[in-house]
Amino acid sequence: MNLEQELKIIRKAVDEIIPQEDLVNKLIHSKETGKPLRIKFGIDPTGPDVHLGHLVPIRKMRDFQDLGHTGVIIIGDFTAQIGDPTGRDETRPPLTHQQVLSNAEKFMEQLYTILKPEQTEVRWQSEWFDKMGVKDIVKLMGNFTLAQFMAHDTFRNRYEQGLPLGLHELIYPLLQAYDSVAVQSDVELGATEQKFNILCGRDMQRYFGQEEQVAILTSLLIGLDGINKMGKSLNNYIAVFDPPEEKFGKIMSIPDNLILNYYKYAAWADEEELDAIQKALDNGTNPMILKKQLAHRIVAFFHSEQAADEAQRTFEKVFSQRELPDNIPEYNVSYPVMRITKLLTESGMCESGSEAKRLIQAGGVSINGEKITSTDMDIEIKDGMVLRVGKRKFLRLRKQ
RNA sequence: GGACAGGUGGUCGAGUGGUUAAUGGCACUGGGCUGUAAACCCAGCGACGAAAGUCUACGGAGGUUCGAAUCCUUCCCUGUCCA
Repeated sequence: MNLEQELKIIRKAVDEIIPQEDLVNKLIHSKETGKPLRIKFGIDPTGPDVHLGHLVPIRKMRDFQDLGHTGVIIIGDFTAQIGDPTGRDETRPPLTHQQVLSNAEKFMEQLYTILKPEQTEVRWQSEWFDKMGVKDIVKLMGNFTLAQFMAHDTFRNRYEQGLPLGLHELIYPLLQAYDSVAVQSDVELGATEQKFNILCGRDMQRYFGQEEQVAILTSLLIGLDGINKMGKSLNNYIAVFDPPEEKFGKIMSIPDNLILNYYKYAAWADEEELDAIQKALDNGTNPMILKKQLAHRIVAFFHSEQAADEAQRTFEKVFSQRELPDNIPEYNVSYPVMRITKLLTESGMCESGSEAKRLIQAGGVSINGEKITSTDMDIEIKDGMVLRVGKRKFLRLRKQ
């Protein structure tokens, strides 16, 4: 493969490459010496869930692996254990080493749905930071100035708006920057919001006499709400661990104007495909059809063709034809007669009795297709009864 | 260290002694219409209870009062300005 072709792959679905020349030089050098480039990406193991937003840069890492380079995943166990108290009201409790370990393990398992394990190097931040003392940290800090940080939007905005800005937050970019030194990174991947941190990495490497890494910034994947970036805190994400039906449904619920965006960043469609989709949209094709194809494709990627077919069938059954899905979870009821509110809470369909009541009053609860109209109804349990809450929660009751 | 301004439910933001579980917006949930899209309409939005009702909540802890998110004391936290 020639350089042009490689660059085409690398540039696909990428927002910005800083600086372009360095990348070209590194690629040429790597070709000449036969030494693979080291492609860094840092993860924050605060929780075990990986969502599609995380996978945008990971996918890029895979592209590099396909070109023979090495992916270096940095697990931010050091920073995770300090605990980031950014949310003012509740200080996030620092994670224990054990938690970080188990999170990281689950995380990697999910990343390997995309990455090639034999070309992936997993490194822990604590490998180098545990050895460092205050002296070393202060030294790192001395390489940067306040003005540099205030030039950064996030910091400046918060400062200007009179919002609290913890000093430790200023140190995080430095730690991330030093990671690049520690693993001798050639390229660091990240979402556009990581621009500052990744560029700090370049400065840091320069101070340590290393060749500077190239920043490759991928676009943020917009969440299901169509407004904010996909993220855990807003609960607008599609997780790798979501079951096929769930993924399918979530994709169907994205706003129409996100279709192209998802094809590009969540389904990794190439230029030609994107053009075709754009054309279809312009021609007035029902966006629903394109969304179904998108959903099918994404589910097939993570599970299988077959799972995608099934998810689609379930979707059409439940939402288009308003019938029951094929697979309904079952629940063993231990009493012959139960009050409806009790049944809803005991079975886990509702969080609290109040919620159950609300849903009933709103007309969102039915048994075998019959709406429950009263909150104090006693239900005589019959084996195989189907309890439905809202549009998408079903439960088949089993009598013991 | 000093002066000042603040801390209210997922969020923003009213409320400054008594129908205040706390106006309103956003978010969210359910229903209607649909394509689990958008827009729109209706309803809900602390917990327990079949209900009456009870409990818990306005940064933390005390206090005044028949009664406090509202007044007082103290502590914690945030911001602004001065040094």
